[in-house]
Amino acid sequence: MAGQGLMNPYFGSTASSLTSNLVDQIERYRLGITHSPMAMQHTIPGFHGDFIKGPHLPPGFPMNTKPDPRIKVRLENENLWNQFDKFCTEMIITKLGRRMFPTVKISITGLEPSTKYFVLMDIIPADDSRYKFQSKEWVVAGKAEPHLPGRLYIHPDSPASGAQWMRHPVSFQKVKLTNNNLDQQGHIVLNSMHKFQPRIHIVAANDILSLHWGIYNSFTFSQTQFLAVTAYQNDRITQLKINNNPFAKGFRENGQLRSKKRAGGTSPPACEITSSSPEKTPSEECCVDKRKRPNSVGSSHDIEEMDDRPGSSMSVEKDLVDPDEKVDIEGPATPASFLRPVRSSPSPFLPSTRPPVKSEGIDQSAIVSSLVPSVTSPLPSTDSSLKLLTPPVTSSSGSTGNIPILPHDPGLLSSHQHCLTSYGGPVPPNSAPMLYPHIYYGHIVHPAVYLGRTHPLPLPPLPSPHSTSSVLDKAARDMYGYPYLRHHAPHPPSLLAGPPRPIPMHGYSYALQHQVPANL
DNA sequence: TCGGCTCCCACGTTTGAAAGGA
DNA sequence: ATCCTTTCAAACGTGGGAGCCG
Repeated sequence: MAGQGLMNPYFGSTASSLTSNLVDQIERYRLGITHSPMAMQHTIPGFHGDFIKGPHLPPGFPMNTKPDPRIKVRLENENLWNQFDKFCTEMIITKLGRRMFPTVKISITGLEPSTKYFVLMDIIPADDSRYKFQSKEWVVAGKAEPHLPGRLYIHPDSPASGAQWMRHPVSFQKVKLTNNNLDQQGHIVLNSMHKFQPRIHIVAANDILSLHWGIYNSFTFSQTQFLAVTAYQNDRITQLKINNNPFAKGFRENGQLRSKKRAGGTSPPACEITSSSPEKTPSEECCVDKRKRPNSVGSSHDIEEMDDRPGSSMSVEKDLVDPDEKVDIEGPATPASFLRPVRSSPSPFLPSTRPPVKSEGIDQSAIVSSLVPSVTSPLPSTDSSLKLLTPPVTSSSGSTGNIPILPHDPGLLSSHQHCLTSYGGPVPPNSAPMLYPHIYYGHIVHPAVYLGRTHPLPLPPLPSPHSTSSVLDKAARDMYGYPYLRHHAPHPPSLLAGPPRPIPMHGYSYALQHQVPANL
């Protein structure tokens, strides 16, 4: 086992201090110190991810900030999802975290082969309601509980080149769902008896820090909506899970002997919903020789067939050609490799290189620790490689300070303002409108709107280098609120006027992945 | 009383280490 | 000495059921 210092801070098994520092850095940028990524919504009405040009992309928006319309995403196990969706999919959430089944498994096309991408997933509320299972069906039982700030699950193989992402289907089977608000494992926190919608984001970014000014190509698949439950309500869903999830094999025909034993022979009948053309289950797909491991001879072929089995991940690491690519994929990347500049030619969809930022003197540990409690120590000032990749330091007045509060590119600024004004009214001059941009349905909105205030927050004065902490504290309060829970925001009128898409967006936090990627 | 939640159980799957063979 | 295969056990993931709690 490599020492802690060699573990990839996001994909390794431990949360090292460097991990914390990275998360700290990320949170700083996310909190509005630099502008947020633009997110464009790709709705998936059918088979393929369909790019839809949002009305929120103003004319004159800089070319390199547009999502890449060539990127397509296909839901690989769509048939399985459809089977579940027919009966309203339920996902168990537990205190310690439970995997999703079915898992979100996608194939991606249209990426730049040599460009590095992050593939991310988050789960957002599908609507504003709480549900109950009554008379064998789900009915609305009231208004939704407040949703905690979401967590962004970074696929453990990120970042990888476009060629690698496109080589194999990408599976999010390691994602775990929990109802534990205090979860420190990086699992996605959901409310029970609420409906949720997973989303996939593809971001061209060389490193984790670049994520925050990368362009988010976002995709949703309507059939992947599910209800979070602590115990299955619908027997049909239970049977589908048992029949299709290899881990639940013990509850199939043979395994039900146990149920008979326990229940005195009153075992339920075998699956009554088996599809007429049931999708090949993962266990069936790999039943030839389950003991054959991916690193055995002929593994690349096996992996492809076994990719849907539990425990396997995207298998791009198995047939790498370019040794340089191997660094980022095959082993747990070292922090140095994680942060180092990448030699590959810049993509037209990658943002321009940005000058370094000085982050000394910003005490944000309290802010970050509310999201990632393991964050404790400040970034080592000797880490010059990190500085190379940090975002610009630019204030609205054009002076350089400790905190970049406005986009470096004037074109970006006007675009962001355009987005903001469409919700919160005109941005007063001499204000800091870009301090806390957020994404909402693929729009960037002012946090005042996000937090449900009818008017924008009283805008803070332009932060000076001396008022750094207070501004950041305010950003954290505005974003997450103290106490932690707060009521949901009503949807902005401009959103309600559009096509129905009742998916409230929330601020991101970042999930620390404690699991080592499979097959490593 | 009841719905929701947590904990524990038995069972199947996955995974990595060790042993053995080519 | 190296590589590959096989074996084995621990860890992990699963749904069910009992019991607790508000």
